[in-house]
Amino acid sequence: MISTEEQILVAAKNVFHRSGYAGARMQEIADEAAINKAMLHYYYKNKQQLFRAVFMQAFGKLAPQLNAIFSGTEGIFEKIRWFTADYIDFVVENPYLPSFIIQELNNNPDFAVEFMSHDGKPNPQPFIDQLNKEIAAGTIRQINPKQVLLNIFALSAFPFVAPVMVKGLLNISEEEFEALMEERKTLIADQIIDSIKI
Amino acid sequence: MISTEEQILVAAKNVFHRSGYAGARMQEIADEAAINKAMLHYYYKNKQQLFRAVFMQAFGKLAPQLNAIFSGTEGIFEKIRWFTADYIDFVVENPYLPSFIIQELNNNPDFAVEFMSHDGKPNPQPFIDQLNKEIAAGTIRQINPKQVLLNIFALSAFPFVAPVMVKGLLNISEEEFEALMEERKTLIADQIIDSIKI
DNA sequence: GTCTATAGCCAGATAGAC
DNA sequence: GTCTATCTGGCTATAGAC
Repeated sequence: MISTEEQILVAAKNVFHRSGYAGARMQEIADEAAINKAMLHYYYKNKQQLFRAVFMQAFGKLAPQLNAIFSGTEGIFEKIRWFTADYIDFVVENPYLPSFIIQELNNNPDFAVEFMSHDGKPNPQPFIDQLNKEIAAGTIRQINPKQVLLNIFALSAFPFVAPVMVKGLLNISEEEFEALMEERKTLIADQIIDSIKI
Repeated sequence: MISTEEQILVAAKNVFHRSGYAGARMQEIADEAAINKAMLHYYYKNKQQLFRAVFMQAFGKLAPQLNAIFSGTEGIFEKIRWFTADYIDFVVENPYLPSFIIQELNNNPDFAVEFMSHDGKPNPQPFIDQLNKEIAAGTIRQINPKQVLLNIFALSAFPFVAPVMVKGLLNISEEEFEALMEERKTLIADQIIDSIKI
């Protein structure tokens, strides 16, 4: 059996992920949780608090994925292969998550600031240091580490941030999209490694 | 002198781009246009119509950019260099545009369908055919053309779709971000070409 | 065409019974 | 803890004077 509080959080997650903060309706969340509106306010003071809980939970799931690439003792190439495959696996399971987080960060500047100073904020410095060390040692090409990092995120995340756009432009079905993502799990890493190896 | 109707469209563009459809307030648009709410309804029947005008104008500006890479008689490499540089120049001038379009496509499935069947819808087939021809001729590697296309979009668009996230994660200022984008105008093309050339 | 004033509705939030 | 009923405020939209 699942508690009412959890029911609400699950329902709120679904609705907020689908419609964003501004588009979400408390009634819709109540319906999805099969309770009434009053209960939402019993467990969470107001819409903002409920949203905060959902957002922080979403970000809390994503942060470890990001940190996996930033920290850790593996070699660069290994790390890249590991991250890209894991990240795609993860977002296939949580398809609304990337677009939700990015949308709300863009729309709520105040919220973004709070999020950026959060404890669990991923710190890319170790990964950048690692890249710089390899560059200095001459084991990889002289490419701006921040560009490499940005490329990794862009190639991994973009299809999940803009799924409707991607499916529409490439003129593909949901099934073809999934097959494409499966193929990307190795393809992306190959390309990034190709772009930095000597 | 600029007409009231245009004033409204400019103001609506700014507000919708900032806050999205659900988050935008008619009052805010009126304020930004330095008129009153009644005028909005005089020129555009309701919020949806006003939004449609803004969205179609936005998409109408982006579509030619996309078509530039799809059609045209240039060689593959030349086309890629040309597109990536042009696209980044374009979105630097229209920073809210990519995230706006993608957000609304994600949030309004009905709207997405209408947009996908629009006349001006970009058709990637010529570009895919071109890639397939080169692959058959053995002049580029055997890579799924749709993945190549997706990579081009991902690398070009992602930083502008998720600017807050990118600046936060890379821990960079607006100025550093702009410098990074300037560098990307050639860097992205190099990487994509590297990934397909023999 | 442009304004003020207001209608009408809908969403978030609360009161209070059980 | 859970519900029904209701309040309150804010937002879209309109009426009507000028």
